[in-house]
Amino acid sequence: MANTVKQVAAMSGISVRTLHFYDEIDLLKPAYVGANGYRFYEEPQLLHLQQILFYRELGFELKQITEVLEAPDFDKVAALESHRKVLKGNLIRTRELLRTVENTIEHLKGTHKMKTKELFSGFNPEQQAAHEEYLVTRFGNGVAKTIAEAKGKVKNWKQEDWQQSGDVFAGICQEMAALMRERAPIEGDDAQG
Amino acid sequence: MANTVKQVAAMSGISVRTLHFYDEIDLLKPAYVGANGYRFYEEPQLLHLQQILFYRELGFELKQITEVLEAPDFDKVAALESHRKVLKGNLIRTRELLRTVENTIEHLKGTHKMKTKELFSGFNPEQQAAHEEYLVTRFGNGVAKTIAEAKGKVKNWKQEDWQQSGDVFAGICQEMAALMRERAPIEGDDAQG
DNA sequence: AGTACAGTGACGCCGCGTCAATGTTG
DNA sequence: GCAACATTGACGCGGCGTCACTGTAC
Repeated sequence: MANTVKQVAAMSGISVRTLHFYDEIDLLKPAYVGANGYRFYEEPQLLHLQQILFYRELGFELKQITEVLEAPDFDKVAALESHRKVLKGNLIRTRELLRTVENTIEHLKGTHKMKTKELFSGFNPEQQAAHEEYLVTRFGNGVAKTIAEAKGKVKNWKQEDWQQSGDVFAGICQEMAALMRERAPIEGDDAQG
Repeated sequence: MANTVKQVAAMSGISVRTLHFYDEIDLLKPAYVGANGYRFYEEPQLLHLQQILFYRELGFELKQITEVLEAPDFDKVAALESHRKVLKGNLIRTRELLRTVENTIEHLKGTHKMKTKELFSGFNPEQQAAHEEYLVTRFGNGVAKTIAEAKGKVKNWKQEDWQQSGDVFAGICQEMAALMRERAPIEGDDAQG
């Protein structure tokens, strides 16, 4: 073990600069620092990094990730199981997007006319609720706040009267986070976690 | 028709600011501008916006999106079909990520030990090739250049000897773009484009 | 004694968010 | 005349990339 920055970078696919940066903002500290000032990472840090990358992919801001992962009673397995559900949600949404694409193709071919609204179908913000609940019940109001902030932006357009149309593109990266879906089990995947 | 900024924002889920910005950088121009300076968008612009949002979700930089959509012989249907394949690739990758998550859970439970490398499995950069080809053969070397630039970063670590391990997280947003996969037909989808 | 690695600044870019000040429509 | 809409600046931030310079390991 005792991986250097370059090794970790190679393993994980992030840059050395990013490791520096994550150290700087206290998101991922090395296991220890040598007398020469070199950073060294052990397996716990790699696991930590994996968590970070998952959350990052889901669109969380680094500050939020820090808070979540710093929470004292953070249960890694539980978090991963939450990830799993999110990923399943992604599967669903991607399928939906696929349908939108295919519909649009038909639309352009003239085969099947779409309402212009439907052009932006395939993204549903409501799905965020479940994962939020997980975070809040797990980490209390501290996290609830930051989530509320993030939600604030979304709420802006939610108040629009078009909400009855029920779907929208929405700032995509945030949407990735918004994907949080736990509800329906998905075509034979084990959903008893 | 003749939608105002606010209407388009509401429909598409992006902000008015973003519409201003997209106008400014010549990514999405209004159909026309009123004598009062107001922007007005018609259906072609909405379709254009949809294209933009697709590419954006795939992690393309706005500059690249501009180039692609500005190409004179741009075939929207072909592009959408490319999108479709990309989305199918996403399905695959997400499934792989799911496995990584599940393996990690087992790993933490002690049931099944992983190699540390495997912690970061589920992201495969090679898949970019196919969609790149599509873009290049479609738009020529101009695009090829910008793609080459983007690839440059990736190549750095690709030269590492760990490449045999075959997978890595890699800068995620870029990865989203890197998802480009066209090769194997995927569970019964028509892949004869 | 070269080169491949490590470090720390510091600046800059992208994609907007967020004021602020101002004009227009109904 | 007052909301609610539109406009154009201008600044700022997050998440790093990219120098530039320096130190260390082998």
